[in-house]
Amino acid sequence: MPVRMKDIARELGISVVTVSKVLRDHPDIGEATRKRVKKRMKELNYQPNLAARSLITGKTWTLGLVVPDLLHPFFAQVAKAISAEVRKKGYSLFISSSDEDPVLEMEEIEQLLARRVDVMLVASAQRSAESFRRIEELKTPLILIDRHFAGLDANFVGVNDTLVGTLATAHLIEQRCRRIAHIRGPEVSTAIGRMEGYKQALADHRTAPLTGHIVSIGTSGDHRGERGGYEAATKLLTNRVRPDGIFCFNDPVALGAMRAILDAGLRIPEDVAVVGCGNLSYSDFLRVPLTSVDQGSQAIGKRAARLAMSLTRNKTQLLPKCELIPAQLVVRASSLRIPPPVRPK
Amino acid sequence: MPVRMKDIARELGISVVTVSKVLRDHPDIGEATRKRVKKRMKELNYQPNLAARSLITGKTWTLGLVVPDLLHPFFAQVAKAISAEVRKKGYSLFISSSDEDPVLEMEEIEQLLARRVDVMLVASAQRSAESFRRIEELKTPLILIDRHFAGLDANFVGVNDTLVGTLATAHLIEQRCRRIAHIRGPEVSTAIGRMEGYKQALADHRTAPLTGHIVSIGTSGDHRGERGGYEAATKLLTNRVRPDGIFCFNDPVALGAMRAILDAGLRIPEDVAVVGCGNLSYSDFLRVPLTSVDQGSQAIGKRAARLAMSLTRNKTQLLPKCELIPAQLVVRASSLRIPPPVRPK
DNA sequence: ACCTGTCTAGTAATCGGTTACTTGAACGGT
DNA sequence: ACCGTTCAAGTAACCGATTACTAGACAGGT
Repeated sequence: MPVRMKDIARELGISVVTVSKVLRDHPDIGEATRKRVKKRMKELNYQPNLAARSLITGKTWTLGLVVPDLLHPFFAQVAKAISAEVRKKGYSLFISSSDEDPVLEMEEIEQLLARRVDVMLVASAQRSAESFRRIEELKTPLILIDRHFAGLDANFVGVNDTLVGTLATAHLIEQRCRRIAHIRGPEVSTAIGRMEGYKQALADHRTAPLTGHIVSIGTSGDHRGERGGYEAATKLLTNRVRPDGIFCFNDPVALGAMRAILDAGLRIPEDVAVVGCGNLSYSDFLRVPLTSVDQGSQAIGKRAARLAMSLTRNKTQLLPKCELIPAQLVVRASSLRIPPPVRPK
Repeated sequence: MPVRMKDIARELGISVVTVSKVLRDHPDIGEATRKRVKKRMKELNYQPNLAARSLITGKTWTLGLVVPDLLHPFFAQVAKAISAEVRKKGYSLFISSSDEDPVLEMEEIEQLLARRVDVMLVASAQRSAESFRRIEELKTPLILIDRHFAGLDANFVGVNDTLVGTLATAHLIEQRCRRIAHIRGPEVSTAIGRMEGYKQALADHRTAPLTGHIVSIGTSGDHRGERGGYEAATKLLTNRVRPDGIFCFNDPVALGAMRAILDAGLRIPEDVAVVGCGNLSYSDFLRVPLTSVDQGSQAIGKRAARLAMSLTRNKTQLLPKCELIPAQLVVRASSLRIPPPVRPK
């Protein structure tokens, strides 16, 4: 039904090749012909059939993105940023959500691979790197986002999670918290890194986590951590030694934790200070605005997109690239126990 | 680089056609051959080149979704639901965000059209239906989501917005609010419908909006309404006759409004009751849990997905289908001024 | 033996473009 | 008049599948 090169060629009494060359601004076409063809293309609103083109060029101008949960604002932001960045260059983006399920994730990846996406971008829910061997086999460039794997030497865009953990924990220490607990996430690099950072910050101040002060959110999955955070915090609060500060794996978890703290009749930050991670946009509109480590989700998306597009050019894959986005602590009421020093004007 | 039919055929000493037939479970292939081919396909993890296939079949097994803002939980939920639903049947989904910009939206649609998506799904930021003529021309099936257009006779999946407005407003009336204001959204069908519903509910109770009691959020866009809601509510509160109930266009707007109310030193719901729309997942974790009209975003996604897939089958487009998802009021603290009646056991 | 029908498998054309190579005309220098 | 260039356009093969049609083998009925 749509217009084809053949149609334009016949109308103008020239060959398809000529039309094709005009389309791609090939040099050896006369000015007059070029103009005629371009004019007609505009009029007919001609759009080349990308399936046909990619069949022969081997390039689909298509990217695949798999995230654990599109409803999680962090991943939504990353997805949006990638999409916006690549759109300008004519790429389109397949997006799908794996629901934190490694099996579903692999199925999605297989399907996108079958579509011959130029690059696969994955924020993976896998526990091991094994499943990525398939992608390597097909020589499809792979970019890991947010979460990486010890054994796998792939491209990566994200933050330094250990630093995130230290940043948050050091801040709580500064705020005179003395019994800092941590609600950790699932067994993925981000959760592990942030916990390491947390421990390290404590160690730097010659302390260590108290027993029972590290709890994990369950894998209820459904509410990207709110419920898990609530339950974890509730458990923490019944601890013999009640924490006076909690560093939460991410913002949704922190939301749940704050709710639990308030429900227990305690004050934030006076009784318990809370720090989250992600700096999700709604942070300003909570009962108590949440202090959070900003992971630069937008920057992650942008950089990942650029990296992806560069990978489609350089067929000769250079060394895997690791792009670390600087993380920043954004202090809000949930952790502010000491008034900030008054700056002299 | 990936395996092709040709490779399998050569290895097994048969023709490509035979392989092709096995792949699609065509009847006229002998049991022995079928087994041999299937076995080899498994071993090599053969995946047909979908570009080649769609070139000849005309079907891409690909859907395009354009939403105004992927970061808005409502659209994220819809997108996720669509993606999950179509994945099972082998479809993949292009998702992109138009940033509420009609021009960007059209560009996105053009690009997806060039990719020959089987169906276009759009939650449109257009002001008029004009731009959809192009889609009609190409005979690509179109499904409007959430927002529709008066003049355009297209498929639609969403809620009855007038009903949404009535539902919310009637509830506020029941809660003994007497000066109910409305913060309305931009010039799209949803905002208009909800406002109509609001007016109608008031009319049903022999009242009408007071002067200055309908204000619109600006088009700051950036924060999907929180800021706009804050500013709108602030304006409302300085009104000569202060409202004692506000029905907000959506939940983000309601969040901003609640913040403004609290900042003004007023209580929710005692001084001002608030109702939002969307029933977004974080509603439970706010300072004051937000009453909201649930639009069934998940159901919308699911139904839209099914409709889309059915459209790819029936080439003979039936009449445009309009699927209305029932909306439900979810009452929470932000509007509960009268204790619910005690149910006799 | 002959015709007909059923099973299997193969041949050739096609989808809508791209690419490497060829053709032909015009031009300028010698 | 001859040859090498340059410019503009065209030819044919190809990308990886699908589809309509054909062909050979074998069986059964007469």
